[in-house]
Amino acid sequence: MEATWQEQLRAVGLRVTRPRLSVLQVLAERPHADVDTIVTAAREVHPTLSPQAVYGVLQALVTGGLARRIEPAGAPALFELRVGDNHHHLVCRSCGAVADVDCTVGAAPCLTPSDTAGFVVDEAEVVFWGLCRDCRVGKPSETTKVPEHHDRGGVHE
Amino acid sequence: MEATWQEQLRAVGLRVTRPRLSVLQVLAERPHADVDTIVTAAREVHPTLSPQAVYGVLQALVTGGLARRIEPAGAPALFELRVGDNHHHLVCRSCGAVADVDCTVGAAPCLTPSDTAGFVVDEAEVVFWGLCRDCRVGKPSETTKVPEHHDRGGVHE
DNA sequence: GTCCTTGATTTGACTCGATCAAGAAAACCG
DNA sequence: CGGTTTTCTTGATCGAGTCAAATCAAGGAC
Repeated sequence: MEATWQEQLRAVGLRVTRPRLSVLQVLAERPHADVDTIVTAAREVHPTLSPQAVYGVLQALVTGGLARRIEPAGAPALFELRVGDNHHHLVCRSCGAVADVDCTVGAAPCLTPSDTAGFVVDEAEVVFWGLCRDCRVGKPSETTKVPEHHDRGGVHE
Repeated sequence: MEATWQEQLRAVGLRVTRPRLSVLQVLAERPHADVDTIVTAAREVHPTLSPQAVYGVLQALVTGGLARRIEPAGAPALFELRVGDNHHHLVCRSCGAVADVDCTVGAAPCLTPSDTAGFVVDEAEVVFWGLCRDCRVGKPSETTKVPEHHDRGGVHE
């Protein structure tokens, strides 16, 4: 599997290094990992890996288009390898869990704003907020970040 | 205009204080202000206002449903008074300018994910990324945060 | 109008995510 | 197998945001 990583790294002009392969492997196993998770996991195969190295690797991967950075409001940045397909995310308000969601609508009416106010839009980002199954059944996993929730509007109409 | 602020504060069980009125007035003038902007602007009418007070005021307003917090990726949090209508935002990659965009689509197909992966969704958040008019015409306002831009997918299909 | 209780603000320290910079190490080319 | 360039390590630094104790003000009671 790492052979593919090597090719992909070279394809975007990046050198093939152990930290990069380690980070790529972690991201392949954990689709939405934050930096701390990546460092911890990657150290299983590369114990001397530093957090700053991971930041550097991730920035290189994102710049090269091999990874994508997502930043749910109020949470540290997460990284994923799924790039190219413009999929969206479900985020749990309680535990912060993230799940991918493919947009099943080809032409997305709501994603081409009628009044762009002079902006040239090149990307539309959608985040669905809610509660994951585990948190919903009364098991607020580990971190209960949003104990009380103020609803204001519901799901877009 | 402050009479309305007073009513609104009382309506959600909050005391009417100078910091709160100041912050509300600033938000009414600047629809998408960050904390620093609010502090600076509010000090024109309340010079001793502390940043922490603004944080407290904003949290109270958000909790009470009078304000909404938006956090564009990579930028400090912004606050706005438009609540209740689930409108979306255009964000400039270069200068960070934010503009409101009303969703013209009543039923939003793309905003009800087909596979919710066990999540109970209560809000859909949409952010349109692009360049504002000023930054597009070669005047990258002040902070050029994203000099080179890697496009990866365009506007959702 | 004044007092009192509760809630809000001030002040200061502190946490956490992320970035920057200089030197050491490694990857790739020939 | 060197040489050059990129990348990683190490350590300091920054900024947004939070926490906690003490002070202060708002608003109802008297």
